[in-house]
Amino acid sequence: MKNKFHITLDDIAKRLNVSKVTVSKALREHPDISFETAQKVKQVAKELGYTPNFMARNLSSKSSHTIGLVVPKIAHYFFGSVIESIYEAALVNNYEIILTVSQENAEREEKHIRSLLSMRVDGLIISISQQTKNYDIFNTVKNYNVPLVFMDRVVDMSEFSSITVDDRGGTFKAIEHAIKLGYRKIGHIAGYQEINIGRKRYLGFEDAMKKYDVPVNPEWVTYGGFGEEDGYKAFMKLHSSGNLPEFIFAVTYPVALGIYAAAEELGLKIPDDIDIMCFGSSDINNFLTPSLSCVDQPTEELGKQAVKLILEIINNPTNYVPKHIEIPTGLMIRETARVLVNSKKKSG
Amino acid sequence: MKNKFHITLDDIAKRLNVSKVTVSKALREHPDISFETAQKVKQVAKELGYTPNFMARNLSSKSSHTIGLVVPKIAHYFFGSVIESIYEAALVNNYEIILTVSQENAEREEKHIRSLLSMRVDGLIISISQQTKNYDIFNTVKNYNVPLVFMDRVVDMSEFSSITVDDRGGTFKAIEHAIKLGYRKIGHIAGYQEINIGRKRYLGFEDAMKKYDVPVNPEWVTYGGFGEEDGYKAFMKLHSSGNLPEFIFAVTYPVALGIYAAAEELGLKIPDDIDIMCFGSSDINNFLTPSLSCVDQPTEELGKQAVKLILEIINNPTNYVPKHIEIPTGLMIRETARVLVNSKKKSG
DNA sequence: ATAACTTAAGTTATCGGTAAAGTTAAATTA
DNA sequence: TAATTTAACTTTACCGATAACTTAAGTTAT
Repeated sequence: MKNKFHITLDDIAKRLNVSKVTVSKALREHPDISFETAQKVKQVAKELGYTPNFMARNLSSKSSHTIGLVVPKIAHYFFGSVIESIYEAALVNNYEIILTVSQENAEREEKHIRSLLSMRVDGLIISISQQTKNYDIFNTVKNYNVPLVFMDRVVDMSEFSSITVDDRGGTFKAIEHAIKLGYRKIGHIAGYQEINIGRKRYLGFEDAMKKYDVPVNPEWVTYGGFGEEDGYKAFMKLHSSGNLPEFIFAVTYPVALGIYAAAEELGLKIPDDIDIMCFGSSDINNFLTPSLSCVDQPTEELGKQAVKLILEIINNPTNYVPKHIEIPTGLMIRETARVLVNSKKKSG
Repeated sequence: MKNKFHITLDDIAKRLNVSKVTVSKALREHPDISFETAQKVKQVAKELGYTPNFMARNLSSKSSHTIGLVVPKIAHYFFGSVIESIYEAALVNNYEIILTVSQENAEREEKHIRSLLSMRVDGLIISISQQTKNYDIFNTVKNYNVPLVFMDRVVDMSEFSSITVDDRGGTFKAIEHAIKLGYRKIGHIAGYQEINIGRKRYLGFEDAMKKYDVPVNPEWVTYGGFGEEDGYKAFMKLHSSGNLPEFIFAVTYPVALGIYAAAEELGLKIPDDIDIMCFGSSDINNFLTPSLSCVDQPTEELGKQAVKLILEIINNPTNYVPKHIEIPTGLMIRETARVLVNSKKKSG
């Protein structure tokens, strides 16, 4: 701002013939200041429409009361919802959020983190991009001694706290459910194994298959990104091989949508020709036909807990022991994965 | 941050036995500094991992290179998508975005605006909440001489620039389309008339009805919020009156979804029992059954133009004439509003 | 009565940058 | 050869707050 429109402490001080420090103290309810003076100061501050200069305050107090947030996407139900809940929790705790978006791009992610460091955020909440493989930047954050909490998409560095959902256990439940329905030809459109959610969900899949002695057919397992286009491509490829499973577990909700799109295009009926479940849901799931059964992802809880965790570290930075919180997940059975629908193939 | 982990200009200066101003100038490619010195400075800055202190830089330069953004919601396709495009445009122009969310709450909106002013943002992009009726805060912004651009949900103050889509014209086209299909019993689940998008869309509805001499039945017009629950309630109420129109235009996509939910619950088939169109779309529309025909809302364009507009003002604040840009909209006809489907009622 | 505290301020220093105004030695020009 | 310009820095001031001292007057304790 190159204008002189903003009121400063000095402006108030001059009006009252006191020093600006007195004004500063008065506004912060500092015991140094008498009740009457404080009243007068507040009165004038209000009259003049004083708003403290965030930059100046933070520069001098060395704390910004701000949390930096780095997420891969915004325009997706999962992240939109988590972000909203983080904003909410921050507001309640009188913290500001600075949100940045990596667009699933590791370079951009790093740039944003540096930028947030330069803003001297009090802490960082990060959900890594699907590309992130190099963890140097997180060591940098650590060297700067800035509290960092990973959320949902985490990095395997025990020195940082993390908040996740029970990816492995949730997926296990889903696959177990499919097996109990009677499915044996089970595929998994999985995520990148470098990213925890990809890896853990795959492991949950494997766990269940092992437990019930259902062999994993590598042809029915694909690895890729977490977006709709990834699901679309993966299913198309699966289909072109001429050998489809009967049930597919998709690593994310968008991936499942991609499968819906591909199936539609191929004239395959869900769940009759191919049954499906996925990890996570969306507000519009009720409008999907058939509505998708899934592992429930408690998004508000994730956001709330992430803020709680980061504040814990901020408020007690010295003797803090990293925590790794996992929120339990359950199944939400809707119109897919209700019954063994394509048994006709076997019997016919 | 109460730590001494951050490298400052002084740290670099001491290493090289130069003054910190030399370092500052060198890093900013100031012509005062010789090539060799500049090289050395940059080298050391890199070695030490110097990141400029955003607060200090902005305090002294009096410009934050930051744009404040205030939106009603995040976890909705329209806003999520616009926000993403704003972040993108800002990144390209080397600006930071500070995003705040009003949650459709006017008080919170005002609080956020004040907070952004205190951060000395270079400009504001605002999409007002559905509750906002008092415009004092915008006058405050004006008094502070901070550039402000309204986006999509605007306020009728000609001194501020705005970027909107052609709400009235778009709605006109949709209603015209319905009329040409043969519909005469046309309803409109409208938005709050205090908000431009509610008002303009209603006017577009009226325009078309007048032009084609179709009477507006006030029973079939309801006014409310822009969310799913609003659409749900409005349709339920309409239905309980026992007098349904054959075609409904919903003021937003979420409102249309609410109608879908209500119709499902009531056992009404879309488009057979009740046909429907709405303003705006969503990424998941393809998965909706039936997919919804709508007035297309160019979200990326909205975001891009909003950033362009605010930068124009920021870069030429003195002799700036407010602009009111309206992006034209077209129809996207999908599975609803394709044919006059419920004519059976008339003929039977 | 006087040292020792309180109370309610005021002064000065500082945060980490940038802007503006010196400084100095070498290069250019008159 | 003196005067002027320029290149390359350095010094000082300042942005608008807060933190850490200092001070003057009034109280309390001894």
